[in-house]
Amino acid sequence: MRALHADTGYLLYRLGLHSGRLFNATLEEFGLRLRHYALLRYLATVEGALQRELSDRLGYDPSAIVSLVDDLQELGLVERGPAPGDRRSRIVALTDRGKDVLRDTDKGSRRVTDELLAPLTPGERATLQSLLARVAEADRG
Amino acid sequence: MRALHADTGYLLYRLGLHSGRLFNATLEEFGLRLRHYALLRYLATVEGALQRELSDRLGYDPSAIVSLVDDLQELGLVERGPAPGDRRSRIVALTDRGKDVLRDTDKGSRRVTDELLAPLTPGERATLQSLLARVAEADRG
DNA sequence: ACCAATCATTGTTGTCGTCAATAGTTGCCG
DNA sequence: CGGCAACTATTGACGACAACAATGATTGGT
Repeated sequence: MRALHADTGYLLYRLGLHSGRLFNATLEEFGLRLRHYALLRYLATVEGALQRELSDRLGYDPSAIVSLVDDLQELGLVERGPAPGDRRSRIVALTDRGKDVLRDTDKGSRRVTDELLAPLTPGERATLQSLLARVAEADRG
Repeated sequence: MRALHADTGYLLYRLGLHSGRLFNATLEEFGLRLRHYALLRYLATVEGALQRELSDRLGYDPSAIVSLVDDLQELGLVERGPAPGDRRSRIVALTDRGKDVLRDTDKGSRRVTDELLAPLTPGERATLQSLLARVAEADRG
């Protein structure tokens, strides 16, 4: 019989769960969950995005984006503005406060990653990062 | 600003989600979900386990184990038997049918993994597998 | 000027995770 | 030996979350 973790895909799933739990634990103190963090983080790379774009890039349902942005707006981390040239769309952008919080949560993020990758040497961590990045890049633009 | 996927822990989380979705899609034809598969797979490594043990090793709540085992028993893939020496416990074991189904789902599992790891060479896949296995081993006995 | 497509939004449904409560059983310790 | 704490499986409740359909406003094409 094959071992429990003989399969890389399954192993990824299990580690992803574990990693998600660790992230959520550190984000809790900011009143955020992982999906909020993912959204903030994406916004930091583009300086303003349509909600539709967020849905596509993050892989969340448009309705999920609505409630996530609602939450973040209520916390003052994000703003909805009009989209130039299309009154259907709204542009979501980080506020200054949002950028600050993102910096703080990034610290927590690094702490979690350090804890998770404790058994690996720095060189191995770099290898892992690079392999995972290539896998991730393959199935999302 | 850091890129979206600069952080290995976060990357693991995202890939884990993706991998989980692929798994669930292939398991659907067997009427199973990933949690059922995880349970079957663990049972294959031990030949009989207390439900409490399943809860500990898989990280699912005891109540979740109950309903998973209910489902699997209804499908005839698993049996509950008495635990020798402790009438509180039940021992869960794979049936022959369960072993067959597990072999079939393992094929699907390999297909998913191949698809997921398509961008990597065989050598890189082995490296990734080994690194992930070490990370996984660190935080579970 | 219509009609299909698009964007944000709401509501619904099923699943999941967590937690509390229960019944039966065990082991310990007085 | 008796009683009490701890443990096993189980049920039930509640909130969080994902996936899906439906709506209203707006756009672009023709």
